[in-house]
Amino acid sequence: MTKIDDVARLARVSTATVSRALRGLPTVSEATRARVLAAAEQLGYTASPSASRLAGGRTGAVAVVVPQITRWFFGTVVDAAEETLREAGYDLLLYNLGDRESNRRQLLRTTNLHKRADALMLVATPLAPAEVATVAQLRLPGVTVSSGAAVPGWPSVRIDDVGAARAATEHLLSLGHHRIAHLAGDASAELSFTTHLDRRHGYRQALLAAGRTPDPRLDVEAEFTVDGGSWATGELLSRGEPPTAIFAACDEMAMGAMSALRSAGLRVPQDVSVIGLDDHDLASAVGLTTVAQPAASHGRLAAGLLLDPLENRARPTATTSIVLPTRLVVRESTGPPRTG
Amino acid sequence: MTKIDDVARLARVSTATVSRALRGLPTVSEATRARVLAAAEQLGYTASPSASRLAGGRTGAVAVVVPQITRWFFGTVVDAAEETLREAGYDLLLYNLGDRESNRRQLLRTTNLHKRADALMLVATPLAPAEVATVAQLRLPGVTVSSGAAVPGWPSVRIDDVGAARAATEHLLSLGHHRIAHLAGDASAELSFTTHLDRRHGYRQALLAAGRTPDPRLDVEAEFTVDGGSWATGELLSRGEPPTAIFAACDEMAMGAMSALRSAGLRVPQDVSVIGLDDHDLASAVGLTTVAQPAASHGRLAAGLLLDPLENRARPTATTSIVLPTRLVVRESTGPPRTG
DNA sequence: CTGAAAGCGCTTACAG
DNA sequence: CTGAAAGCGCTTACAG
Repeated sequence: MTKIDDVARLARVSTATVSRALRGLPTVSEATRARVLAAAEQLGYTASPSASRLAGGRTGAVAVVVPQITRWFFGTVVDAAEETLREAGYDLLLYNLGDRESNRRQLLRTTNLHKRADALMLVATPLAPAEVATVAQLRLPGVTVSSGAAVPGWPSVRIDDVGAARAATEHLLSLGHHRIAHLAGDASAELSFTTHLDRRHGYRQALLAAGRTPDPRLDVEAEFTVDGGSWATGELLSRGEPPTAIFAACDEMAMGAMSALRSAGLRVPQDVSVIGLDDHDLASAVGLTTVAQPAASHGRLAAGLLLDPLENRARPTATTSIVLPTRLVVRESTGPPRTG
Repeated sequence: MTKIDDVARLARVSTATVSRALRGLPTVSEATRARVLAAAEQLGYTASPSASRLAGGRTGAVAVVVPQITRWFFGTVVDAAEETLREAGYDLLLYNLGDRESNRRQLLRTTNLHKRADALMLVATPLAPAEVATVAQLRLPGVTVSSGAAVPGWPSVRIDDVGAARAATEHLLSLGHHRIAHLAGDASAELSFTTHLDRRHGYRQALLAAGRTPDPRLDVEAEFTVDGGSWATGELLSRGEPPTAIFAACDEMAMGAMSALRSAGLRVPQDVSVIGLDDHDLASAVGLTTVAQPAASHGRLAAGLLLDPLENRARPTATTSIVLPTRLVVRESTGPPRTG
């Protein structure tokens, strides 16, 4: 294993100088730096992250926490974040909590994250009040991505969930629908997670603004998944007269809804219109109308927000809250209600 | 930051004993171990991975390399691997190469993986011969998941790609199809990657066994994605008389094909049958017939194969090659060809 | 079964 | 601008 002494010997300088030159510190002459870089290159040397960290430097890793990497939004966020971080020379430690509370508690309680990573990205991961304090005590740069919970001092990246849901509902209203159902994200994700609440809120806002009273029988809660969406649709149909349109809290639920409707012998959009929220990779393939949110941008920007303090650029603060735009994408799953 | 000295002081033993007790070494009396565990628990102590690694221990991390985390198979493998690894106390370092050769080369060349992780999982990541040597020199436990390239001494987890492709094609033949097209995975992934070649091979085998000659005009190469599938289908349709059935190398391509066919005014399966390979989360929602492969099992088993040597259990060898079963799942996207 | 001491490979004051 | 030396928090022979 090549170590710093090897480079120092080859470049005829001390290890301290090698360390400085390689990290780009300004206190090294250009001639020396060139010699050190050449030696390191020749030997294929990279500093051991463990030794760096221990000596007071950096681990060179960023921890990213997601509920479930298989869900479209989270996979896309991680994909983009990884690219940004890797290009900047950072490793990505993935914590995939499987949507389970106990996993999150354990991660925060027993895994000393500050011993493993230089920064922390929480994606759609709500925290209990005590955990917010724990995380703040880590004194690591952090960022939240579409997490209801704001961590004091951390910047955030998200969309306007209320507005996006309102836009989806307004699209259905503008087509002439009156009986509009909502498949809401699961509230079993309690704590300060607000995405599902915000989206329901937007749905209700739009209805009320149009002079309609939200009907609780048209509002079903389920998991943010294909199965959740198809289950919720079955539930909806079992409650009697079906809606003429459905707004699902995410595209995966919407696709589950489309599938359940077809199985029930209902045509989309002739009998029931369906709109989602995401613009999933497959949305266009299945002709799903949706409100698009830029998932990759979430990941890229959040990673950038972490890189700023790590690279000693401006340190973003909690006031650095990036709200990304959403956009209605009309495809074939929505249309006017059947007349008569 | 709680360190080993704090625990040692509280438990009234040396740091050496704390280290031994916490790692479960046998040379510690039960009474002492209990005292140490209690002290560590009370202080919320976890050993610093950096210090452990440097002192000759483990990093506590496993590196997982995938082409693209957003693709269903890879996301699902990582999801399952992460769970297995986390339960065993290991972190997961994610390297998402974005399908780009240069990224892989750089990862293997400049990132001293053995300084970062205790083990390495290569998912569908083909290596150049020189890279196989590099990776073997790391002297880390490793495993390959559906990577054509076998690394000497490493176990592997995969399916029988040839057999799975044959099963898909045979299903179409048994329905009475003669003009069966294949959307092949992209060969721009050169090197020793063989998945796309194996699947095409299985397709041809089945045709030949049925006494049919594969028609090169019915064989189109494209990316393993929705867009790849829809592009390839457009290409196919532009070549004249359309096929009556399509076998796509993966479900994402198959879904792209279904979408392109519909856009072209062709009905699935009345005009053209479509079968994929995967059993993607959304396959059942879109009624896609497919040959299912157990992606989560790949991840779980591969992680287990890494854990064996890490936990000083039996060390698997290259001869430990796990071939997982596949299974035809018939849904609504396949049917007999139109007669006349 | 337990402890004192050396050492892992870096970075960081401190001097010059 | 550069170097000698201490020290980061662990684990591992070595002794007992």
